[in-house]
Amino acid sequence: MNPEGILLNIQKHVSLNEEEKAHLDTLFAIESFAKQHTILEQGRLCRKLFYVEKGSLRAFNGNQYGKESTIMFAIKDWWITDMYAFTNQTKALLSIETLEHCLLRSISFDVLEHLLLTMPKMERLFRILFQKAYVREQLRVLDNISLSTEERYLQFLSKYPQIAKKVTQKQIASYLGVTPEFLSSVKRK
Amino acid sequence: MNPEGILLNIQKHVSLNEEEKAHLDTLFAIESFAKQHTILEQGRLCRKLFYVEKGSLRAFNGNQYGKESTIMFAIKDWWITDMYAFTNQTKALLSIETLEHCLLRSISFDVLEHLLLTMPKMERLFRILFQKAYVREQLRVLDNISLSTEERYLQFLSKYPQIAKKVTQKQIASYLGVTPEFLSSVKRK
DNA sequence: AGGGTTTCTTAAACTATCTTAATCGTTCGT
DNA sequence: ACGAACGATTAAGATAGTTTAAGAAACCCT
Repeated sequence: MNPEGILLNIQKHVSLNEEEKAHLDTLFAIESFAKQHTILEQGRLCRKLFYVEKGSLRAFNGNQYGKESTIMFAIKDWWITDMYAFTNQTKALLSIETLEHCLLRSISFDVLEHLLLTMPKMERLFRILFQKAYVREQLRVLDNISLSTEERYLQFLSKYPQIAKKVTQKQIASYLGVTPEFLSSVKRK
Repeated sequence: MNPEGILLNIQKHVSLNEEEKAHLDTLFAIESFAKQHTILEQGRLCRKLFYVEKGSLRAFNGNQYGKESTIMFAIKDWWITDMYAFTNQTKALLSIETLEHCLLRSISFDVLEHLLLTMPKMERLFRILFQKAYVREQLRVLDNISLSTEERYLQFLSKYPQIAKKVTQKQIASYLGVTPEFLSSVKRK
């Protein structure tokens, strides 16, 4: 068992005994993907929730004209899926692609549902994770409706410096909701 | 016990026996507020989570120039607080005001923490609620970064028709992140 | 290392949105 | 019922952001 990975991270929120650790370790499959691989494609059923042990990914929505909007990036120790489609087990609104070689742990919807019903500690874990995720998204909404593009760009850099190092300007622009050309002109100043 | 209120709503997500219902009923205080009352003021400590039994509210952030950005509205059966400040027990980023006379149920941070630790069903309840809230905010972020003001306005009307009836244009504009003047010109078309 | 591909930058013309200010209608307190 | 405050609308001029296009720079791939 890798003491640097998912189990250690889970224990930041709930305590686990050896038996529980062993059990959880069997439930999260190990998956390895090459750079630029699409692990979820918009329109397909979203069956899995992923935890990032290594690498980085991007979740985005593409509209009918080919414009992409980046909903989130994920790096080491983040969870990622199309949570809307995963929760409702419907067609994905998002595509998720690896930005580099990735080592992920995955759990299917059914296995997770069963785990939540049988292990209260996991309800607690995900309650905490979703609570934090909700707060994070709400703060992002506030940024989106109250700040200028320049302010949002600087906020992104200071909030996620590790991500900023790994992704392109174009991807940052699509996360901020502006064109790459305009982001470039904002930076020029 | 009011069978139309919070207990009935909780039971949409988890089952409760009579004893549990009675217990929960004692934990959520009943609070009544007049129209236009500020139940949380930006900068103050955020101590309570509220459930709306009756009435409607608005949570917003005001910047140093007096510009307000509406983060959320809440009507019957919604939960509301400044979740960032509540979670971290720090100064509120948001103010919350009643838009009409309100009947609320409230629970303090400490009582809720204890409840979550002692009643696994409540961890499950809030896991489900936060998961839905996360998805909702993420979809709003997607709207914000990918849609035009007109599209976001129409989306708001169709998604929250009950809210649209109760709030002013100015408040809708501050929820969409545009000026009331511009929203007015968008509608004119 | 070279050729093709993608990203980044710049600029000009165009569109979306804001600011300010004036007018009008509605609400609220006394 | 009255005037004062507030909300909604309109319009003109200013700023923010997009589109298109082109060249320069960085990144692959073999």
